[in-house]
Amino acid sequence: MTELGTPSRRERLVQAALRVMERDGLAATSTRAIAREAGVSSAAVQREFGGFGPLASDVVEHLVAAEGDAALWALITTENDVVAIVREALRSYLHLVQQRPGAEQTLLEVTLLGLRRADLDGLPERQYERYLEVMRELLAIVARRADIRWDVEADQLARFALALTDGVTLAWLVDRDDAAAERTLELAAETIAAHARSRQTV
Amino acid sequence: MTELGTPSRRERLVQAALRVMERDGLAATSTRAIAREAGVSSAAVQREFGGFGPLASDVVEHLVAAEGDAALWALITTENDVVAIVREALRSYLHLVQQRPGAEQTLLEVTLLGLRRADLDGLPERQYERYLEVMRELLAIVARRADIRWDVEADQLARFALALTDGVTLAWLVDRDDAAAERTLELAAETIAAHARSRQTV
DNA sequence: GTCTATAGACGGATAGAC
DNA sequence: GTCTATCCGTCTATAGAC
Repeated sequence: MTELGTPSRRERLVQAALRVMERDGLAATSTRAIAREAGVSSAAVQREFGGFGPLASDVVEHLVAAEGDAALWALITTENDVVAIVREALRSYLHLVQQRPGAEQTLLEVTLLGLRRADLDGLPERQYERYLEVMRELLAIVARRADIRWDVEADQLARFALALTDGVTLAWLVDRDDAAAERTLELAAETIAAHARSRQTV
Repeated sequence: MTELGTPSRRERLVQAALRVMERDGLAATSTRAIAREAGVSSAAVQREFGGFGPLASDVVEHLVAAEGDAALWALITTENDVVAIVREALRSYLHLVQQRPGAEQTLLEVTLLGLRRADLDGLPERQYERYLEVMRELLAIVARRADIRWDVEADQLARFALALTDGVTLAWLVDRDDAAAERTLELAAETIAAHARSRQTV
């Protein structure tokens, strides 16, 4: 989680970078723009991070961690029915996207850019592995709370759920159709919940 | 479909742009790079398209049309079982991604950039509407061939399928895990097929 | 350590010769 | 119409003053 107290200079630069990326997009985010946003010289950014790649890495780690936290917090619900829990988790993820569309779009932009640029190598892979980790954890929590087990491998269901959330995110970023996104996630929740089996049976 | 015969100068520039985007990514695709690839001066590109935006639009229209064609062709199968038809369609889409990863990544890059840049305004929306159109058409063809109807609205199922293919594409571009992508699409096929109902019953 | 200044490369776009 | 040459902006990165 984010520490309180006076943020370090490095943290302030990461926050500034994040604001620029959310607002203007990754393509328009230069070390100069970040320096302007943070109110320091571009040389200071160079000195602190040594290049754009390491800075972007830090921003992504920050965003992915925040997203994972948000997803886990979303599971604090009073529901006990499998489909209700999953539905609520997916809806609260959509809520996050709707509240910070720029952040979600930035994560997608970084993924795609990281696949092209050698100096961001490994970043998309780490990002994606972390997403899957969070998904597997979420599914495990749901299973525990609803006292069920999943009838497919956890990793497979996690990948399925991740593909759906990524796809819905992309669609919503394009058309901003709240109702359509909710309907898709409702279908997703029903599908995932259909793979729940009572824990006692075999 | 692509016309045969000597391609026009405009078509040759679009093809050159496509090659650069696939190979180097959208972020590294400049009008100068396209001009180099096509063997003309950068002024010629300016004259032909009047800027980067219109050129990118043409490239996307071309790619999306090709993708729609490929998806529809994929439905020429001997299968009659719903889940088998859907599985085969999804697999042949994955095959397309695997054969031309740069092209699929370019489409995603254009979508995200189009959401940020005013001179590409409307491009992601048109792109996405076309995807949905193709998906609805595919679902209708499956329903006709297997002699079934869908128990949810066609648009909703199309959005669900599109979210899944987008999500799987993104995942595969990152981890290149063929087996995992196939397993996810198998789950997707089963889910979609589960919404088939016999045409006679109500 | 922090700044200003600048090097060096690349980008979009245009002017003007042919 | 097509080219070369060029304007002017932006970028990353660094040199050197303080």
